Amino acid sequence: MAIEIQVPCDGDGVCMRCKATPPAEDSLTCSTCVTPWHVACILPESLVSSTGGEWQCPDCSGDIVESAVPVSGTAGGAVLLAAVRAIEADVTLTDAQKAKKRQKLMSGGSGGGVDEEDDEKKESDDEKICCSICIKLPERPVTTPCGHNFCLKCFEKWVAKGNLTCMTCRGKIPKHVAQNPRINLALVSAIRLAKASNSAVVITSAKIQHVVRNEDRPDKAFTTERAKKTGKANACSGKIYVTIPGDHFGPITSEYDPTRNQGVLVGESWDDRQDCRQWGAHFPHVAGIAGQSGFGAQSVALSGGYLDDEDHGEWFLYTGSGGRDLTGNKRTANIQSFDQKFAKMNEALRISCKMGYPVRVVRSHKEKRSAYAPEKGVRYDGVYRIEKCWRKVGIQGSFKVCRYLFVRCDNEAAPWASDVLGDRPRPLPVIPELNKATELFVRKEKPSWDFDEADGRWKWMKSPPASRKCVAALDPEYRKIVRKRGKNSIMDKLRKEFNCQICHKVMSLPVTTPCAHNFCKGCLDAKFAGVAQVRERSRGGRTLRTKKNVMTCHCCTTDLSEFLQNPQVNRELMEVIENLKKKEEESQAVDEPSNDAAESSGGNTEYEEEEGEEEEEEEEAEPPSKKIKLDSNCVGVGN
DNA sequence: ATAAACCTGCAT
DNA sequence: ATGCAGGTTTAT
Repeated sequence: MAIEIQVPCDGDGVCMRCKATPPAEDSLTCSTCVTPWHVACILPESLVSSTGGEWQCPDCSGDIVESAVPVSGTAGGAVLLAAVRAIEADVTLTDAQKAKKRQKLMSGGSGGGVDEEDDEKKESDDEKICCSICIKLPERPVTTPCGHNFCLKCFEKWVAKGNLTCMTCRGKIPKHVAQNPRINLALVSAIRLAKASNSAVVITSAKIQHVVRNEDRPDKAFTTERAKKTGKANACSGKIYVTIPGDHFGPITSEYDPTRNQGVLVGESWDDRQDCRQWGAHFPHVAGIAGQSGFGAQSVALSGGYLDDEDHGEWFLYTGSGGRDLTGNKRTANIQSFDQKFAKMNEALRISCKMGYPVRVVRSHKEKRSAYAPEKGVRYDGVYRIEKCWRKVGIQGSFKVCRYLFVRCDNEAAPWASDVLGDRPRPLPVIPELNKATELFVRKEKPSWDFDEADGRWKWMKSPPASRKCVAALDPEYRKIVRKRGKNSIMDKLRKEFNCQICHKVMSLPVTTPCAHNFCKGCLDAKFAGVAQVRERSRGGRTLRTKKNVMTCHCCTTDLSEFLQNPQVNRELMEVIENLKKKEEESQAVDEPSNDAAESSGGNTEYEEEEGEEEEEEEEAEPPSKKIKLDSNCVGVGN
């Protein structure tokens, strides 16, 4: 079996056997495939086939049967074979790259397999991981102990043929691995990420809606050069101070207030709607309702826009939006000009009613007809729930308007109330106009935000809807929070999907165990450092048979002693992780040009464990076929 | 593209 | 005192 495969020079003229670059006089060019060879590295019997100045290389001469596969251009199958060998012999290529080049060659690509450096640059993330059997992204990936990844199906086919060596590196595949391959779940995530990575990253950065970065905005209302002429009238909003996303429901608590660490308290007031917006109580600059149809409404403003509104402080009747001509200013008379429907913002309010979400309420001094309105400016009055909604004909015309009954449900007392305590659940007021109402809607399900008798306070009884937006307040202060608890950040994905279960950091040099768990190589080495493969036992004076030490996987009961003799880094997985880290760093650099420079240098994979609260128990995906003891008390997980 | 419970200076 | 103009953001 010790036949030496003869190899030619590569595309740079370097002999692939001795790695020297032979001068022209020491090289021979094959008359058939025009490949140069290093004379000193050609076996004498191969040199003999030289006939009258015409020399054929070992691949083209003699007993090699011409391949039936036609290759683009003039060369025949021998060239193909030589090219394949050249690819195989190229130590600068990864296995994936080799496979890719092979594939390209076979499918009649650009010919000579060696001079395709340009290919590497083009190689994008989704091609980093590939099953070297089918040369595609692995479907249900399994990882061999030698650190190579295959489709489960391809792997099974491979071992079914009796192969017990790795298709890529010829490393040994232990019998139990061959019989019992495991899906590598981290790699599944990696593949999903790789598939989505380009677009996903674009989406994340595109979500930063502000043209001017928040930290560049002035503390007071920001004005463009042109808008400065008219001052605040034409001002766009200033810096956003709170770290809530635009669709945050409920009170703004201190954790969202990095500048003051107190949150937005009931009774806080601002000069105008722009200032109010800067503190997140009510984001829209103009509109009365903040919300998204199909999601819910987060806040409303009472500004006296609709004559139908009726304010009783702890409860009020609100009118939906639409149907009025708002051109010009508020002094312009504008009456209802068409029917309102439960659509857009009005539908958003109806969803908040249905779900029992808390809706923040701000009152403006412009609400002249209310005893509860502030004298000046805009004031945050706490959260209310919408208990019912309906439609009726508006009092100022013959058009229908949407109507909402808001009832206060805040843990802080209202600004006008002399109570110290916040609201208690109260009976709903009697609404005379309800007998003229159509399309009455009353919440049937349990409200998401409700009074907890045991606790004596209002709180989320169901988890609040997850935000679909990102936060405007992207200042450095905030980014630290995002980095720690962000739901969509690349880093979050890294931490969640590629966490080493031993050190709880993003894996470096990941190795995949035969049970398909992934750890840092260092962590695994350290865990079993000093644990000998075998243990000497002695009783009395005599030594007993040595006993094999069981080295159990950190995550399951699989014995890793055999694997640990030579654990191999899963390079493809590593590349995905490294790539994500790089992207994360890039996005940091874009957001924050200089600040982070020092921080990122020291390998920024330290992500302390969270404060436990979240769904941290990423269920460990135990290999199903491993005998799991089904204790009666470890069955029900249902969530 | 446009509506939306804004805001202010300026022209009349 | 009143009307207008126009910049502004978010959702659709």
